[in-house]
Amino acid sequence: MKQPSTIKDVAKLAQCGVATVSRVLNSTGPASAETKERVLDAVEKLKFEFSEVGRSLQSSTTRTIGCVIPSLANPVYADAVQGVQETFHEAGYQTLLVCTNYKRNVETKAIRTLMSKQVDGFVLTVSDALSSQGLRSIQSREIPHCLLFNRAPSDAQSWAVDDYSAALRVVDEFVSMGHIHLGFLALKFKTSDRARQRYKGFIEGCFTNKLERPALLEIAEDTENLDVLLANFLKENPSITGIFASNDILALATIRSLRAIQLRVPKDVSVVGFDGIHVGEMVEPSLATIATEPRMLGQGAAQTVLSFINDLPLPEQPELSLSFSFRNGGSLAPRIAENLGDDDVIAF
Amino acid sequence: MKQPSTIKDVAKLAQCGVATVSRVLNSTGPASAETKERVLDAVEKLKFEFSEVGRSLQSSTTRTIGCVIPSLANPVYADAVQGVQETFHEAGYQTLLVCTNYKRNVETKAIRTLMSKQVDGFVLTVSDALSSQGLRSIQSREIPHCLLFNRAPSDAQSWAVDDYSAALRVVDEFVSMGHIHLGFLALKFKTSDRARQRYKGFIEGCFTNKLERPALLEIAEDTENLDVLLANFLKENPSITGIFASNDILALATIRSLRAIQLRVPKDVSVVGFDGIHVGEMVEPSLATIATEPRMLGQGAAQTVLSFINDLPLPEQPELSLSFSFRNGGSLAPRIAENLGDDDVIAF
DNA sequence: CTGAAAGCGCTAACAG
DNA sequence: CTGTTAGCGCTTTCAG
Repeated sequence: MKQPSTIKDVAKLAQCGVATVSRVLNSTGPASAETKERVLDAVEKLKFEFSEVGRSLQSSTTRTIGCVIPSLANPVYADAVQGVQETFHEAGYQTLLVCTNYKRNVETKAIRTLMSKQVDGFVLTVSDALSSQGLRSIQSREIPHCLLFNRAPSDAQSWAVDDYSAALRVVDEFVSMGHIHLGFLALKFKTSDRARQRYKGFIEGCFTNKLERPALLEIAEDTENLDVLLANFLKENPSITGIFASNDILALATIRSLRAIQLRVPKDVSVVGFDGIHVGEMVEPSLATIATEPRMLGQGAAQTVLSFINDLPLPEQPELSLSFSFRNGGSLAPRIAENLGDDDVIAF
Repeated sequence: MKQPSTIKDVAKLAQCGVATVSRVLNSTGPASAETKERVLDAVEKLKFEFSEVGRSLQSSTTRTIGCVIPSLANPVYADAVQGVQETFHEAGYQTLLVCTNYKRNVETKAIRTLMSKQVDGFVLTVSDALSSQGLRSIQSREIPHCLLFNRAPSDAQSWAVDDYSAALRVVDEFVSMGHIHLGFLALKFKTSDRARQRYKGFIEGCFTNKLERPALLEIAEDTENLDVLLANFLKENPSITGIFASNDILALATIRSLRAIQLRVPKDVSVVGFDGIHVGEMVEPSLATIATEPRMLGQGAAQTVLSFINDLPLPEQPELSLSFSFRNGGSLAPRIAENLGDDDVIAF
């Protein structure tokens, strides 16, 4: 690996001091036409480029942003990162990306590492905004940052979806379809404060609508046998006719598992997801879900961080109530009252 | 933004020289128990962490890798990046990510920037490996690198799919279903050497099978009116019964557009994609496609770069012929000979 | 207009 | 065992 040339090499070749080279190249001071000429020539010959490392050391700024998210396997985050990355790129910042795979210790360590790399700011989706050690250390160092998807714990900025209200909305949709016994499916709550909010809203919605408390099925990130788990879950809660999954990926997996155990969607069980990933519109039946705009959120979070860095007014955020919309789909259908005594007559 | 404490601060507090601090913290030299104690205490008190910038300057190594890919909107790349990121992360390297959105100038500039940030290596998917200026400058600086998806231009390493052979295979599948007039759909070729290889293989396959030369429809990255373009394309080539799209996203879009113009898939037109993204298995009809393993390719490319860096033997690559498999799906069906004189009788 | 020199945070060589 | 110092590449005074 060849050593790139340094400002010294240029100075030597151009027969001048390093300060002059710096001045010329940065147009940060005077220089006679001839000197300029010689410097530029030398730069050309040596294919010189400034080392950002040297610069960073002296300016204590890196033009690099740390971006921490759970995973790129979920298109929600992939889209969001796309937005984050492109916004920073346009502003001349590079993005250092870490996927935590929903592991808190990875999250904490990654943030430490990024801080020691002196990133100028952070955009992050943490497992739990209230308890994130990483987030706390960012805050104590007062590094510009913005949460993404996590609702802010008062002191921080964030671009996020109103998970709670969205979940209320989901209940309403179920109710309007005649469902009265619902289930909630999520990854183990410790991995995501969003899922927890959605559950909270869901419970509250059920309560308001005088439904029974929704049954809860929590699964691990690496669950393979969702079929079995779902079968048991439905055996224990036989009256459930609607399942709310805390994200679309889970919802899609649920639909497949339901089919695997001979249940029809939406005839036997309706399913509603969360996120509004594109795929949901292409499957059959299409997925009823809460539609969100991850890319836009990513751009917003990035803009917020840029504003902090440049000491500008923070960008306008769309109202929280507009952070989601309900997207109807074939996976949600009217409940068939097969458990009300008239039995299967209506169902078939 | 608070200034983090430096090794000097620690030295002062611990009443010793900076070298001692360095030695203790890096276990890179002797130190009496007491000194160690004092240093560790000071570190604790100041919450000291090494600045990687200072380290990088002195070691001319950054433990940072540049990763350049077209876009995260395509799950193929998202998955691949996930693999790249996780592999490097496990090895203690961070990943600097740039999405080019298929723009060559962005690609070139991004690579320059990453080089000036002194990344220790590169994993990249370039628009065209043979002509990429960025790739050339990486090579001339002899920075460890590995291509991803691009086939290597002899001198470079790469983890990629055998696009050409895969396309041959697609022709075979079409032929076995009785199709004799095919079309090829791709983004403008200048954006991707992979698409070009697929087209080449497709033409060759058609030739070998004594089919007519496939008709070509090239579209822009930002095409909105695929419906119209497809309608015209099929009007100009009315005998086409099978379309090979150069990637799954395009294939899915094609299917939707086909429906929009009242054509049934696969009854009127069969469609085959490329990549094997997960979604393809969930849509209806499921997408016939070339299945690949982007995550694994990403991991492989990352391992290759790590091997270069650590001067280890390069990792084994699976045989090129195993780089893909054909995945059957409902979007590919036997051709109905409606143009052979018996007209629509058979078709309905 | 230009160059010498200090200093950003760190490591490694060299004295003590 | 420990401290001093030079130097990594750059910018920025400060003299000339």
